[in-house]
Amino acid sequence: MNKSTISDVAREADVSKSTVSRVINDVPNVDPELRERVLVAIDKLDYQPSRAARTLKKDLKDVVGFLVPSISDTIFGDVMQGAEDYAYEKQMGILPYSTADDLERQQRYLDGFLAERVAGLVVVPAPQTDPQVLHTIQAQGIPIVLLDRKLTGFEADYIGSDNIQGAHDAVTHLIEEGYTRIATIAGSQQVSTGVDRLTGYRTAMAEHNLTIQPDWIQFGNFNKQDSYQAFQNLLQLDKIPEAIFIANDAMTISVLRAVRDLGICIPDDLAIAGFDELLIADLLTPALTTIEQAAESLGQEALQLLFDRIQYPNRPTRIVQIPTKINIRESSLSKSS
Amino acid sequence: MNKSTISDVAREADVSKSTVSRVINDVPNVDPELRERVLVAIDKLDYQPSRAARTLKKDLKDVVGFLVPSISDTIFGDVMQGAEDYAYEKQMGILPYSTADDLERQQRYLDGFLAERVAGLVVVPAPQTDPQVLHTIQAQGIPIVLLDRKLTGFEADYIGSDNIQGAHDAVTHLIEEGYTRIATIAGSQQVSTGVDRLTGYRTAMAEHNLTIQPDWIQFGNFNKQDSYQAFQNLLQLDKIPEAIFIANDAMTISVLRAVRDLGICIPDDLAIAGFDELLIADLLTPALTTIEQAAESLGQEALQLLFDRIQYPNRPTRIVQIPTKINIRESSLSKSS
DNA sequence: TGAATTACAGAAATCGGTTTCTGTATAATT
DNA sequence: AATTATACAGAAACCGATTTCTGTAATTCA
Repeated sequence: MNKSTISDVAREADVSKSTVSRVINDVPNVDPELRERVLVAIDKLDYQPSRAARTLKKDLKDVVGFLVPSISDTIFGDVMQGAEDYAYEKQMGILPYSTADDLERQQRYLDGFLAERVAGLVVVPAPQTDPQVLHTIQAQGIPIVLLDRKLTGFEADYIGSDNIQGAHDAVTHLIEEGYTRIATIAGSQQVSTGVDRLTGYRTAMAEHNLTIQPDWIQFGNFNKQDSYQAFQNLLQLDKIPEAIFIANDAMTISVLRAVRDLGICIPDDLAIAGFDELLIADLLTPALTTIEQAAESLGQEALQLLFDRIQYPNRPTRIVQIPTKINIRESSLSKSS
Repeated sequence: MNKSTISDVAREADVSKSTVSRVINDVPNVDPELRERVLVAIDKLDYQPSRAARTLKKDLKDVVGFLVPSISDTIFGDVMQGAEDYAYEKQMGILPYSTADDLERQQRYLDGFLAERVAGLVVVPAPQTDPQVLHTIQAQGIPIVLLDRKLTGFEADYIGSDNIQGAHDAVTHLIEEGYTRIATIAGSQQVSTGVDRLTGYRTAMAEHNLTIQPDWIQFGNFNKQDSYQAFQNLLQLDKIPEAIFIANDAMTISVLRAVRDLGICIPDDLAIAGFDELLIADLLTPALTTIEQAAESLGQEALQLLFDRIQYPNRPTRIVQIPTKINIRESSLSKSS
């Protein structure tokens, strides 16, 4: 059976298309009897107006694009859930997709958004994203909110966790527990989160007059493989660090596996604090100290920023940083305690 | 700046709309010189054809809806990621949304899909879903594939894990480890997964001639709160069970927290096997025995089933059950070992 | 009671594309 | 050289809605 159109309904109710349209859109001044006939016909035919046709005529853009690296990632899954819930509540449409941090894939979805005539975009830009690409979209009057990752050379609203502060908190905590030889497994320096978390580590160390050995900074690039190697590098140092700050969850997991396999004792042999809360971080032995992001809020507030921007296109750009929360658990406590 | 249309491009290139359309759609027999002029104009104006207009005329439905309970849930996040990756690869559009197991929300998204004229749907039906609702959609020629949860009274392709077998495997394993007083924290009986996993528990017990005490079956309804209570109920029994099979990850986490707080020793005081793999199940002490679902495959194969159905609408319905994998770890080993 | 509003329904134009139809210039055929 | 076939571009119709315009009947006002 074929999908029925407004003409089918009109025929069935023996009225004109115009009348059907008026009924659907709650336009006043429609004879109650005709209205009733139309409603019956709609019900009978299971009629649902075509969004394509309506969009075309009304030139409405009631939908926004939402682009994150991965849906299945703990953090971004939560972010997207927060965004979708908010969109649902606000009766706005949202088109959620993932780039897998692949430029080509990102481009295809961006083009799709343009073809869809979205009212705006929330984007976690993939590494190496050309600011010009986003700028072109912006220039067409489509507002963009950057999420999680800043993009130098691109002026736009931004929302993300306060990564510098988060990393700073973690490292400061380690220092306060009495550790001084503190290393870090840093994230990719191609994205701002990687840079900022490393900055947080550096400033915390500097504030306490602790010199950082160059070897203490190893790059795990936010993935398990590189993180494994980074950790091995740390273990091979003449003097093994007393503590490590690890810049995201995936890398932390990689390190914890190595720790288990090598029988390293946490925190006595090595203290650990990781960025990103893990679902059962509290159930590990020892429980893991983490920096927790307000992921769902990030998603929600990203949409808020975007809706605001759509409404007031000329308002000055805003940079919103949401504080992180430190969950202090056994993995980072001092040997004495 | 306003979005440019095909007419703008036509004017800019000094050709007709028809010619522009031909260039866009790679229709042969277009003068190379004109084609070039059109391409230049498209580039200059940042033209992107409107999907709404194209869809309207071509009556194409190149997009499918995908409805799961939650994006942020570990399992469904993976499922959706698998689906999106596959859709991207096949150049199909996918509209992924979450119902939060709420009937009203589910209905709104379903209506949206109809308005969008999707080519098909993959749905994890919310509890209490009226089969009639889905049937009406089917009757309009829109194929539906059920994912994860079967729906009695609704004939459609289905893909899910083999929940009976998975639960059966877990319980059989516990039995083989020498446990006989085996309880279960079952999921909600309003969804087929809850029913099937309980069935798997029952059959495994029966096959080994073990009688199930009625009190051994407690309902955690797939959520943490109920699971907590269910576990308390088990602990209050005159004779505490030796082992528990827990029907999903959320409930398992709840139990593990209680176990930690009460200082119960796993597996000596109580052996545990849980349905659903946790990201760091192997890092727990003791490591947790789990039944792992091939979540990404579920998402991918759901789309495959759907695409197949779209192509061959009259093929007999298929029920696909993907085997689960048991990850045997310390939490379920026998005391002796 | 006749003129001016008002209420309402249908006809027709429109949104931005695609596609069929039509027409003209060029190439191929005899 | 005359005829037919081919290549290609533009005009016009169309998809399914919305909205403006038009027309008629009912109502209000003078």
